[in-house]
Amino acid sequence: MKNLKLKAARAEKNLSQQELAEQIGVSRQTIGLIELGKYNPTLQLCLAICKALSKTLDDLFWED
Amino acid sequence: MKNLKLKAARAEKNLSQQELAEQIGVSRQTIGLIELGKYNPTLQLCLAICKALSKTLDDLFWED
DNA sequence: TATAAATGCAATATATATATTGCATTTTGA
DNA sequence: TCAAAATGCAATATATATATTGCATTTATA
Repeated sequence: MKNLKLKAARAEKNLSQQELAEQIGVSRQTIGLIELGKYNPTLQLCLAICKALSKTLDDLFWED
Repeated sequence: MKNLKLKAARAEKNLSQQELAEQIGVSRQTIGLIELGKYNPTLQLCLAICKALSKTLDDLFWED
C-alpha cells in the first residue's frame, strides 16, 4: 500500500521527490515508487530516508 | 556492525537461527548474515523478523 | 569427554532492488 | 489559462539481496 507517512514527512520539509533523492543519493524513481508502495526498499535506504526527514523507522515504515 | 539486538531478541524467544528462518520463510544464512551485520535486508524482511520476535523496527534495526 | 546441534563461511545461482532514459500526466504558480 | 515543475509510468540494464549446497568450527548436552 502507499506510504503516506513518508509523503507527509517529505511535505513537512518542503522537499520534492527529486530533492530528497539527491540528498540521499538515489534516483527520483526510487523515492516515487516507495511512496506509491510499489516496492520494498532496503534497510540502509530506509535509514537514510529517516535521517533526511528527521524521523525514525517506526515513524515512517511501521505498518499496523 | 553486528546486530546484537536481533540476536538477543531471538535468544529471548529461545529460537535458533534455523527456527526463526523457517518461521519467516527465508534461509538460515540470511538470518545469520543479518546478525553478523554482513548485509542489508529489505524492509519486508525486517518487518517479518519484527513480527516473529514481537519487536518493532526501532527495537531491532535503529542504530544511534 | 563424545556427540549432536548451532553457527560461520565460501562459492555459485537466482530474484529483485535500484539506475537510467524518455515521455505522459498532473499539479503549481505567475 | 499557460508554462514550468512535480510526479507517474514503462522498458531495459546493473547491482545486490537471498537461496542453495557443502563443509568447518563452535557451542551445548548427554
